[in-house]
Amino acid sequence: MTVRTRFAPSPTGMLHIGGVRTALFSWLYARRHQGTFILRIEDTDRERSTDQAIQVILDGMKWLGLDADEGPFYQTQRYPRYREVIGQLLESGHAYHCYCSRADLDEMRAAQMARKEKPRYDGRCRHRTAPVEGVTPVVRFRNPDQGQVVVDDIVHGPIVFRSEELDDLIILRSDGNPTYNFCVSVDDWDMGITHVIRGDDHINNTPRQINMLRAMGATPPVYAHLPMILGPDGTKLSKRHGAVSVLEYKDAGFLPAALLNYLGRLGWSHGDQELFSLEELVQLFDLDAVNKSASALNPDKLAWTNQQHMMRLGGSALAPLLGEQLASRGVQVEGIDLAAVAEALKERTRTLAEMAEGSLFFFHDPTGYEPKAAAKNLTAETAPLLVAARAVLAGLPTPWSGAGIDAALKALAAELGAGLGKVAQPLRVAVCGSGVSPPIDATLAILGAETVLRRVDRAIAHARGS
RNA sequence: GCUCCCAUCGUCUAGAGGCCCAGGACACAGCCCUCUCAAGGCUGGUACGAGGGUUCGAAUCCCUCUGGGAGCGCCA
Repeated sequence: MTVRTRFAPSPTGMLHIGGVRTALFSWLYARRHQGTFILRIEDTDRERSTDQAIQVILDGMKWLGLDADEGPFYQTQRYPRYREVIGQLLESGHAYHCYCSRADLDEMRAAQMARKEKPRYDGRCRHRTAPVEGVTPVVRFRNPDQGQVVVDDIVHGPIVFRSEELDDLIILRSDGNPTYNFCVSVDDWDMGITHVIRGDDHINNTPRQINMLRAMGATPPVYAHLPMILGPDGTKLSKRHGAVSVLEYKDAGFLPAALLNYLGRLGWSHGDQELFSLEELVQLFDLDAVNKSASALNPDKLAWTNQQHMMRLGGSALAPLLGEQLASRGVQVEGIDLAAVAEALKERTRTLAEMAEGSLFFFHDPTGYEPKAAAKNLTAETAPLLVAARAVLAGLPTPWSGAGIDAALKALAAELGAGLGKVAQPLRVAVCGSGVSPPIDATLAILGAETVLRRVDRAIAHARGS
């Protein structure tokens, strides 16, 4: 039997990192077993579903490379099929019309709560034979009232529910729209899903779905319920946490492989290994190594993971991504080798956004000098140093090479009986405006002779004037 | 309230009875390297929720409690 998994988000809110983790595990499991991964949009809630949310799901999955083999399917396009199955269920006696008003139901629930019972439909319309005048009924699924349902969950092991705990849920609203648990069951069946991999907030829905599946004559799939992902403070994910659109992680400069690596390590592990390429994830992932307990997001570790992935990429692979970040900041990058910039910065910044911020001085002359750095490095005392360095640099053949710069500066330092830092730091401030940059040789080489000499001249003037 | 799920460092986790007075990673502190910042290396502190069992032996098995979470809708 070939594995078929699905990711079935409802477009009522933005696809966030928790949803992505669920999608990732389904996708990985399918890929790992040469199976099929299906994308299904559960949009039966017409009130709250939005096109924008659908677009984020599609764009997000595409950005991350979680490609679907089938779909996207939309539940709103499958209504004829749902009605057909409801007809069959009605026919076979597994479903019935219910005429209870919302007021009746509210009253019933209130009474049950008052008696400290679990609120549930009491089945009062189960044996009704005649319709109620002027009332459009809903359709309810007739749940078995004997025995038990065992959910044989891959990550949790067997979970037992007594049938009495389950009531007769509504499967067709009076407005003609079918409901969630029913649609899921029909879809999983029709789409031949073999493994339902989803958040463990669905554990309680599972026995109902199994019962419906059986009533329809289908064999229930295997279930694997994943632990929840919580915000950094250990509470439920919210907008202020990480429940923001996954595309915001793209804008923030995270690499898809890094985000997936980080998310893959939430609730799953492979010994002590922290860093995985996507290929390794596909190769090593398995459901039996999935945890049961919820895990909190750790932004620092995500950033660290991203940096590690950036460091494993070459500057040329990073260059276009850095280019996008710079473009969104309106930075002109002409005349500068972006690959060299990325290479120089990749082990100094944790995200592409940080890389873009840290690279700004490459693209325009400093508009001012960081006061503390200038006070130490652009002074009357260091001015002669800068003059000497300028002279040495001006004598170098163009285009400059990092090795040539390094040798020249070291020679100068030796001549002055000082360490390289003595010359490098004033130069650094002169050229970057601050005391932090990649190694001086690489920095100057990327900037090029013309720019460097111009900036050094300005800095000398500043140093003398201060 | 009822049902279900969960429980190892601050966080992510390793651990499937002796290899664990608990290992790795992020973060933190110190040191080394060093032209700054990083990266890298080394060192350090902090955890088996509690109580009962079972066993020669328990983080690992069982029970109770406690704590956290989810579900109980004509939401998904």
